[in-house]
Amino acid sequence: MLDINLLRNHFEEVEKALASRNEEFDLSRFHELDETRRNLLAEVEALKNKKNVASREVGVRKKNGQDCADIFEEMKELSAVIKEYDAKVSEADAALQEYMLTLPNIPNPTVPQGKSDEDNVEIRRYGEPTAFAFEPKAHWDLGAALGILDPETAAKITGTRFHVYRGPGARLERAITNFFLDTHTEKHGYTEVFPPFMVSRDSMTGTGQLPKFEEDAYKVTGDGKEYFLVPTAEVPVTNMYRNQILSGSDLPIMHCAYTACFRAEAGSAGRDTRGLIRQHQFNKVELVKFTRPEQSYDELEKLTRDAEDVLQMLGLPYRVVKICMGDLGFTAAMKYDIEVWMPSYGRYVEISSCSNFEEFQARRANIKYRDNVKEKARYVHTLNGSGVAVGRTTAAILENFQQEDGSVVIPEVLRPYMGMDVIPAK
RNA sequence: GGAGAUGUACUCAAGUGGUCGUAAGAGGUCGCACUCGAAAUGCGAUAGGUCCGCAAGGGCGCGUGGGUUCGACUCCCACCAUCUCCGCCA
Repeated sequence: MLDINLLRNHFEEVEKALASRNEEFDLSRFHELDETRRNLLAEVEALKNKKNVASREVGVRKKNGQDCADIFEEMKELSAVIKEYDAKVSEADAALQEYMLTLPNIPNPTVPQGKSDEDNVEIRRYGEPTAFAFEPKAHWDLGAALGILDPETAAKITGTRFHVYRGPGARLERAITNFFLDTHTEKHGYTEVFPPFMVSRDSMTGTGQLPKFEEDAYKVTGDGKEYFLVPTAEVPVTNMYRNQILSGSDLPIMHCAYTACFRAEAGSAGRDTRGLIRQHQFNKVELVKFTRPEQSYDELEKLTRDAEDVLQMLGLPYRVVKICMGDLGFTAAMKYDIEVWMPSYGRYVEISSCSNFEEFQARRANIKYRDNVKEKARYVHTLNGSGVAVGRTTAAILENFQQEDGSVVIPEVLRPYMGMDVIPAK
């Protein structure tokens, strides 16, 4: 959510800053909604003041044993009017609030101009695209040949865009997950949390998935309650601190978390239909930080490096791109994508997104900090990034480390977790 | 599933229908004394959400939402959360 005072006092700048975003929103309604609310508020507050003054008078008169009938008469009427006004105010309040939730974040000035992902700017590369002395297979063909990836059975028990992993495939997914978590906790200093996979509507709103992207989320009901399956651990982990004032000495707070992630992928019909790249349910280890505003861009660099590090340790070639205006998500002020080399696609494929949301989520979720109780609390900056997507890592390992005979060599660092050096061909 | 209790500022906590929520008290924070230094102790000081307003000032805020009343932290109802006991299941 944007700072409402920024819109009031620097409307043109905001308008300009949001102009190159590839999002639909309507700034023109702001002034009307804001003024309606403020005018109503001024009126009702004047009435309430009158009521409070009269109430105090009653207290005084009662003490002196005086009669209050005239005040009661007058107040009875006034109370009814106030009640009407209150209803109007909360209506205007809700309208403004709802509207504010539809406005995207203001991009950082250093975000490159551009319309689509084709305009993202490559920052650096690690390794070279894997060269093969034979015709490499796609991971879905490899997975089928090795008997470790089974989308057909998943389709039978659930539907499309799901996978059953079998034997070494299941083990590989689990090995990668544990390797990521261990590395981020032991080497990079994150504190692991294991949150619920279902969250409330408030949590989804706090991180910005709602109200705009409801069609992308899975809703679960039962016991008369409504929950959402987490689309990313960002949601439960960021909301751990919702409505809290953190102590400045605790910052930066750094968490890593494994969750399954659930996405409806509405609007992606026909894309990436084969393999592990685009699933309704996938595994991910997420990195989440809460920082002081002045630290957040340094912390974004570090977070991105932490995500890159696990790919380096695995020996996977990747590149880092800086996301341009048109491709920046609704909530991010700046974002880097890490893209792993995927031989079957013949290009780099996103495996991590690392974003600084600045105050945008903190404002929605009401997360503040201060160093001393005497200080006014300020919004923290929130950041997160995949560290990294597990399913896509499985795909990348299968493809990049496949051998001519159809076997797959397990990266050194995973072997302790895998209990084997190579997934043998059948 | 049954019975009961609790929910007030960063934390603990007093307050049971009226003019005290910049809310008693305490922790906390800061200063001074004591001390080689620290702890402990004593004395003193200090701050405390949010919205409207240029300001003066005002509104709201006692888990959330309703209701009763001229007036609600205080009474009633619903919901949420936490705790205790019983039952049930591992």
